[in-house]
Amino acid sequence: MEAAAARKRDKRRQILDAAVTVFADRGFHKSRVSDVARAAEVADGTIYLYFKSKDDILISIFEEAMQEMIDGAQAAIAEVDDPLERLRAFALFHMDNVEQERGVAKVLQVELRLSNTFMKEYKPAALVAYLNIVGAAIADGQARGLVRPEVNPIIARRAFFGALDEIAMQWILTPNARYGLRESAEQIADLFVRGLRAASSQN
Amino acid sequence: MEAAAARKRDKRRQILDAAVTVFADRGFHKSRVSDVARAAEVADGTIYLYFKSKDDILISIFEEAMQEMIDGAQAAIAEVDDPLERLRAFALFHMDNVEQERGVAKVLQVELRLSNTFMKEYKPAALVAYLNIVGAAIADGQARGLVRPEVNPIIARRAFFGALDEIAMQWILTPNARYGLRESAEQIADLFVRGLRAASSQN
Amino acid sequence: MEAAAARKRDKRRQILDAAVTVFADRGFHKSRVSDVARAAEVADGTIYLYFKSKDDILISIFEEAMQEMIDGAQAAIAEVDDPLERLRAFALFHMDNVEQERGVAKVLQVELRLSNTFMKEYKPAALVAYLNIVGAAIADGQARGLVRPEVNPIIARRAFFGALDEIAMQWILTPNARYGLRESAEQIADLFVRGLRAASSQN
Amino acid sequence: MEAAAARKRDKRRQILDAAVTVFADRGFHKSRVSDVARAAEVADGTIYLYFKSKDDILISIFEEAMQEMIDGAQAAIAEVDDPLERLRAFALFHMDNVEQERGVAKVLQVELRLSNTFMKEYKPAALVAYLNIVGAAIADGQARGLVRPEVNPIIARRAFFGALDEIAMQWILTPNARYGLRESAEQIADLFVRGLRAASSQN
DNA sequence: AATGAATGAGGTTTCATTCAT
DNA sequence: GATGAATGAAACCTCATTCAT
Repeated sequence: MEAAAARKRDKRRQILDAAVTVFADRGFHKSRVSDVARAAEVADGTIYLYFKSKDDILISIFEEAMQEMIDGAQAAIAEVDDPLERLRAFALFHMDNVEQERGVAKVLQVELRLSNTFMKEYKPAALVAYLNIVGAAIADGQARGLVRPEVNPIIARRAFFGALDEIAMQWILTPNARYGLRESAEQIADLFVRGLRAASSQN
Repeated sequence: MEAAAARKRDKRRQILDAAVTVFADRGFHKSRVSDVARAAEVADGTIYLYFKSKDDILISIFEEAMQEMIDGAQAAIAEVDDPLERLRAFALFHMDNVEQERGVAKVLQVELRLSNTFMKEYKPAALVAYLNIVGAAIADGQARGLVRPEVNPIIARRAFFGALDEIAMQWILTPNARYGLRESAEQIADLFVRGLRAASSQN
Repeated sequence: MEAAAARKRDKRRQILDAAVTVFADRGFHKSRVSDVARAAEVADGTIYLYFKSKDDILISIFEEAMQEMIDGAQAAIAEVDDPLERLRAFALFHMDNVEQERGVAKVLQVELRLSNTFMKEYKPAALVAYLNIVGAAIADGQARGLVRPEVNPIIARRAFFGALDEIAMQWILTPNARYGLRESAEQIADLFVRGLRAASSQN
Repeated sequence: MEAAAARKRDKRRQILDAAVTVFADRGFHKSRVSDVARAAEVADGTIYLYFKSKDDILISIFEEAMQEMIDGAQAAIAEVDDPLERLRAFALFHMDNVEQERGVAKVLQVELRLSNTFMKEYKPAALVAYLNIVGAAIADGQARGLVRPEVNPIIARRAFFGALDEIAMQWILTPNARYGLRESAEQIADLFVRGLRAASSQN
């Protein structure tokens, strides 16, 4: 039955969307499963037909969001040839995504970390894949002589992500920030592009 | 009574030290107040003679640690004249501190964020003071013409902190990291020093 | 429709047989209706076309099993003239039945009692009928002067059943009992035959 | 502190007594921990200062009751020389105990069995000790030539207990039984004494 | 008749906090 | 000041049962 599968996907999405709203609003820990159920307009028990546990909802939000972000980031940098300009494109994509999916971003950045179980035991392979888009650009830049050879891409990619993430978290937590996310993305991109660039490649 | 006040400070410290160990070990949420009490060798109720609540212990750890870090960072950069080299000194100090006070660092970086109550309602003024050491150096650099004038110090200081923080968190969560914290500090300092420097100031 | 009625009986039996297996395996309380449904290869809802509730399945197992046991016991003693020897025949039949229908016996003896609702509210008339086979033999023995007149058949029949039942339960719960059920049946029969017999009837 | 230990024992007993009443009344499964707490006039959480779990309460009732029964039964038969008369003393003691501690008896006989976990995994060593009082008397009788040598004491002791237990359960479940427990005890004792006695020992 | 997705009530246990001693 | 026994609120998840298809 085609329709049954579609209905099943719909209900799963219904619950996930409701969960994002509820978790972003009250925080994961303070949200009760029944809050999510009410927001999704299903019975409490229905949640458990689609998810193994409350934690599983959070993990599912993370995995789906990360997959979208990985796909989106890859698309965003696909047509940019200069490796360093790819970092700028990545930064702008990341911040746009945070701005447009504020609820999801909030859950990812604020609520997800609450579970150190999650951060520790469930190794977020997807996060590494996301980081690796940055790392690959840096390594590519080194191969082309555009990036200083002494840069450690493993460190640099995480530093870049950390810079973006910290700014994003601040923006999420503070309703009225003094600076826009796009401006921040540009500033961070500038800092890293200049910081990574090999002296010989400067004009 | 001088002695009584000293004794009181001692017990308070006893509890705080025990709490750092316990929270770093099991995580804040999974730690029970009675765990802290046992580790501090006091009765459960005694905790409440020194702290308003379990959260208050966490906040106190944060505030005391931040004050030490602020003092330490200021001392570390005090004799460095070049504003950009102050960033390097700050980065090295920060990472050394994380390495030496791993327990405290873990509580601050991993456990503190779990309480979005904390991050939202209790505005961490101390964190801003810490960040401001970086911001002041950047602003100073701009005043001296060493840092590009278009850099927004508010953004840059947080980006710098985010980069350090992300690396530090990674190091805390993974026992066997592939790179040392000092190396990371140097790399991040290099990136930001080069990224911030005004073209005219290059030699 | 003859065939429809037969099919209906078949499915009912299918479900009952599956329920005996499942209940004997996991216990009544730990068994889910969906477990029974899966074992019977029907949908969950189908169960409720044949049984009012989960309890009703248990009661039905009991009633059908008791009816078979009543019929079997009556057949087993039918050709035994001596009332006291009928007790021996009854004991042997009972234990053989337990041995051959271990699953059913387990459900009856172990799982049935878990519901004091059952034991209290639903008066098991069938059990009384089964007990009465014993009681009738004792009363007959008294009428013929073979059994002591001061024996209260109501008490004696239940004592006899209790003795058999306790041994059977032990055997069911312990996979490797030190004595066989037939040996136990003989021993219990001996005890009661001698215990009931009127002094004047001894040779 | 002597008083503290005494108070602790008192509260434990308070809870156990309340639990017996509640479990006997509503059954173990239908009883909520909060029902027991209310009956014991303590808070729900207090229960868990004295017992590991709801099951642990049941097990504790069993163990304490069995210990009392073992002690009581041993005292009851202590001064009876004739092994067979010890069985009568045992039967009378058992039934008197059931009658006087109806609540406890009900919990033991009806509610305990609901947990086949209990009957299976937690091997009731105490029950065996209780049964062994009967078994020892029978074996003693055989040694003295008073009991038929072909009797298997392991089977006979359990048969004797089963007979008593079945009658007791019936009496517990039916408020208005047609026969008294003492009468039943006498009848069962008569049956077994005569059933066990060696022919040569009859006078 | 048969299905199986959806329902929603229900209860044990933990643990931060209090307060009589 | 110090104790620690007592409190009691709070929520996840299971599973018997229903009913639209």
